[in-house]
Amino acid sequence: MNTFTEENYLKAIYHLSLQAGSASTNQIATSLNTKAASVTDMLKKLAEKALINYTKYQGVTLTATGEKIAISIIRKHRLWEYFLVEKLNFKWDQVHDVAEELEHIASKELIDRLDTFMGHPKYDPHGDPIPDSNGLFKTHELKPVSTLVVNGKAIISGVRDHSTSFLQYLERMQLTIGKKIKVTEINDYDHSVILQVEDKKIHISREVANNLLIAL
Amino acid sequence: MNTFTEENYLKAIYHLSLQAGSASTNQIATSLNTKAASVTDMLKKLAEKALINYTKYQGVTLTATGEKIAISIIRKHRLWEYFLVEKLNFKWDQVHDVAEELEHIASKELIDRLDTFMGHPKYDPHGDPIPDSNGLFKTHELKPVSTLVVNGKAIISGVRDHSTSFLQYLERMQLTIGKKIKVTEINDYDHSVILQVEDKKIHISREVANNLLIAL
DNA sequence: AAGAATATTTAGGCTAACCTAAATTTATTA
DNA sequence: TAATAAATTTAGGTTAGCCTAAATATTCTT
Repeated sequence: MNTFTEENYLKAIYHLSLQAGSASTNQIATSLNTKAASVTDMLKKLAEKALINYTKYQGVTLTATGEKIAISIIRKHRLWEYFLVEKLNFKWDQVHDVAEELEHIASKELIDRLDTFMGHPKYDPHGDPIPDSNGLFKTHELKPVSTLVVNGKAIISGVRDHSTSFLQYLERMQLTIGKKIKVTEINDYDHSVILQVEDKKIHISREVANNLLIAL
Repeated sequence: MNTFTEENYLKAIYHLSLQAGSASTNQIATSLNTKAASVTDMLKKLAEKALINYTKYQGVTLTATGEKIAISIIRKHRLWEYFLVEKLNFKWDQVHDVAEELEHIASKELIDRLDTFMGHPKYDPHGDPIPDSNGLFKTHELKPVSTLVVNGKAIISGVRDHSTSFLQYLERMQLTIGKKIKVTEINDYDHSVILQVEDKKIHISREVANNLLIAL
C-alpha cells in the first residue's frame, strides 16, 4: 500500500494532468502546499514504484497503475462528499476538508458498501462524476456559462472553482446543481451575464460565468 | 492536534489503565505491536505535552487532558462501528480494523452529525458504551456468564474478547447481544455451561463463559 | 539481602517527508 | 545567440516514529 502522502501526490498529478497533459514540479508543489525540492524527492520515489513517468526537468504523467490509484482515491473522495451532504446534511461548501481525510481510508469493501448504501450516485455534490468500483466514469464535457449566447438555455451541472467562497456565493444566489437557466442578457463591456433562473433574474460577473459549468 | 500515533498510544493507555490502574511500558508495547524502546520515546513526548503522568520505570496514567482525548477517540471508534454494522451491513467481527482507521478522522462536527444521523446510539455492536459528545458514558458493570448459578437468567450484553474468531464463534452459536439466556447446567469438572437460549440448549466452555458478558 | 531474571531506558541508527541554500538545467528575451 | 530569468534538482539538515544492542533499574527468588 501507499502512504497518505503518496496518495495525495498521485491525486494532485492526476488533476493537473487533466488540464495540461502533464504536471510540473512547481505545479505539484503549489497544489500540495509544499516546496519544489520536496516534490522532486517524492517524484523519484513514485517513479521508482512505477506509478509515474518521470524524466528530470520534464514534468510527469501517471502510469496506468498510478492512474488507477488516483481514480480510486477520487472515487472515495466523491462518495464521501456525497454521503456528507446527502446523509449528514453538511453544506456543499463544508465537505472538502473532511473528505480529504476520509479518502485515505483503505478498505475497498467499505467504499463499495457505502456506494451501495447511497444507491450508486453518479455525481458528487459539486457535480463531479463519481468513478464506479472499476474506476470507470464519464469525464464530463461541461462548458462554462460564459459560452452561452443570449436566449441560450442550460442546466447548472458543475463548478470549475471548488473554493468555499465560490460555493457559498452560488448557494446564496441559488445557483445550485440541477437548476435550469436561460441567458437573458450579456453585457458587452464587462462580459457580465443576466440569467433567468426560475422566476428570478440573477446578475453574475464574467468571472462567475467562467467558473459555473452547464450541460445543455 | 495530535498525530495518529499519539492517539493510538493514548487509547492503548486508556484501555490498559482501566484494568490495572496504570499501564506499563511493556504492556503498551505489546498492545501496539511495537518495541519497549519505541514506547519509552513516545512516553517522554506525551509527558512533555502533559497528556500522561510519567515517572521513569513507574508506568503511566493519563492526565485529565489525555483521558479526554482518549475518550473522544473511543467515541469515534464505537460510533463508526455502529455505523458500519447498522447502516452498511458489516458483520460485527469485520468492523474493528476499519474503525481503527476511521477513529482518527479529526472533525468533531462529522462525528456529532454521524451520531445524530444514527439516533444517538448508546452501545456499539459489541455492547460497549458509546461516550456522548461531552465524553460521558456509563462504564458498564457487566459480569461474565461464568458468574451465573444454575437457573440464573441474564441478557447477553457484551464481550470481553473482541477477536474476530470469538465474535464469529458467538455469531455461529447465535449468542448475540440482547439475547436472553438461562443457565440450565454447570459442569463441575471443566466448568463448562449449558445455556437455554430461546428454544435451544447451547453448550459453552469455561473460556467462552468467561469472555461473554451479561447484564441481569 | 544478594544474585538472577525481568523490565525499562539510553545510545545510536534508520526511513519518510519535509525544509533551505546552492547548483544546474531549461526557457525567455534582448 | 548570449545573457538573464525561471524552473528544477542536488546537497545537507530536521523531526517523528521506529529499530537493535547495551546499560541500568526494579522485582523476584532463594
